[in-house]
Amino acid sequence: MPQHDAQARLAVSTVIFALSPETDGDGVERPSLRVPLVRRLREPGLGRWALPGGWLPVHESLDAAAARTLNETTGLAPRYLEQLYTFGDPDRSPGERVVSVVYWALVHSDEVERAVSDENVRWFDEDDLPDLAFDHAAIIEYALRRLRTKLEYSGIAHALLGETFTMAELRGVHEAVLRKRLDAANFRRTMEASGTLVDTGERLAGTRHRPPALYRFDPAHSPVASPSPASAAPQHAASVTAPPAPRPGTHSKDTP
Amino acid sequence: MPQHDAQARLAVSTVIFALSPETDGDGVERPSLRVPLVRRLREPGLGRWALPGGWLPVHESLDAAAARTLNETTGLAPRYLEQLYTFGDPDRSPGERVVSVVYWALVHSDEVERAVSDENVRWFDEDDLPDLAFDHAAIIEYALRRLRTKLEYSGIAHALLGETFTMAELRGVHEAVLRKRLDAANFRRTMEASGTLVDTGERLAGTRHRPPALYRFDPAHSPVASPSPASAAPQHAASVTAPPAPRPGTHSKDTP
DNA sequence: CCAAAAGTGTTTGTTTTACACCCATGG
DNA sequence: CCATGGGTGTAAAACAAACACTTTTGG
Repeated sequence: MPQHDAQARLAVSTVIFALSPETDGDGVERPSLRVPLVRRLREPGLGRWALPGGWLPVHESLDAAAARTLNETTGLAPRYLEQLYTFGDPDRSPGERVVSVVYWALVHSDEVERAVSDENVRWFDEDDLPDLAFDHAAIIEYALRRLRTKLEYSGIAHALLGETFTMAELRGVHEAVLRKRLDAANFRRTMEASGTLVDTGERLAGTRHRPPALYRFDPAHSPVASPSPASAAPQHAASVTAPPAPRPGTHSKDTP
Repeated sequence: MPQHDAQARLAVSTVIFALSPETDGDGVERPSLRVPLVRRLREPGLGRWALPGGWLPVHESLDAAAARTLNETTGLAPRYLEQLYTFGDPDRSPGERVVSVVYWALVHSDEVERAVSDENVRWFDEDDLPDLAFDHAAIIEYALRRLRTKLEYSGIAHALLGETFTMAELRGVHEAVLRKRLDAANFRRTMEASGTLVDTGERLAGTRHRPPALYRFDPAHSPVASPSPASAAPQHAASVTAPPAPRPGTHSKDTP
């Protein structure tokens, strides 16, 4: 198998979204979206923040590489993982041609406390991003667009919450992502009609008002409108086969 | 700039869609979708049909590489070109790890007659595809899904027609792609409301019935619902900066 | 009993769908 | 003058948005 002329190098990166921990214990505060970034430890772009990622190993699938680097960076398993776009402008990385297959992921807010965060890995608020290396600012902007668009026709919001959640919490996610207030009554009806929610029968106690019902996401009715029964190639999958184990090990890789 | 361990090779391929020439001179027959394929001239997959494409040159952008290989294969310039997905399963190509960035394109039926077609390049009907190399059958199926989905919320159908077209021709494209009959009256209204069509004032003579108006696509109002004014990274562009010149030269490259 | 959010009902306006019907042309 | 699609009108149904109102808890 001949290895011909000079080739571009292949990297895999992921835009990871999670909800900020509620500032108020009552869940009243509107949460906001956060993204973990790693500090670059070498040139080019030394010291600036970048998306977690790494070079693609020869024997690893793209999806697996995305899930792995995500786990190595944050210590989390993605609840949702989907390929976003492949960025390959010849000059997006100075010195060397790098093509990046970029994924986007949603992780549970439950587990975010468990997430890695040190000098070289930090979570940034969606609208308070630092100076970013390469074209990563544009990539995050694009991922945000995709998240917002997809939220409106697909029930992925639950992937940002825990196992069970109240209707208000789910609405809070939509409001935070879409950056607009939603009518509680109509939102409830829309969600109930979608068939993706199951009432657990339990309700959340300890509020200073009527206790809300707790729902669970129904994986059976998830992608809802998949036209073909035997689906085609890319499994724009929700729940991903989790990586080996949340082990915050060799994080902060350097890759455009 | 260190070139480390073994890497995957990067290819760019394109699923090209065009309409079959009308069998009836009156435009009554429903057209169907066709895809050009190239015969593989070497192993792996020798003799089988595959998507046009080639290895990514180090200094060429992904978009440019897609447009170029498209032109080299068919002799056409794409009217619409958009990145589809990146396929990179470790075993999708026997022997060597190949990652393919796949694009999809629409070309004018006007120019299809000008298209290359010989022993090693042939156009196949959407539902009469031959035995395909690698995972290309799944890729085409996925591209079809994308085309169908995108047609319903975006006015790209005109990219399959000529400069001017009648409302019935445009509807014919939609019907051919979506594989279902559409109400002529409602279709007309939806299209007129979209604001993407301009009445040329001329009408098509020579039919055995009332002469229909000829429309032109209005590039000003094309992508319509782009939320952000200064758009983010990937320009899911319509009309593409055409490659140098339609020169049917070195076609039929070999790439997964 | 009061505040505060959960949850239900109702009204109104818009969009989608189905289909009836007139119009203009070639034969 | 008739067959054939081009083009317009319209009523019913489905959907979306706005908002009033009742319910259930903690304090």
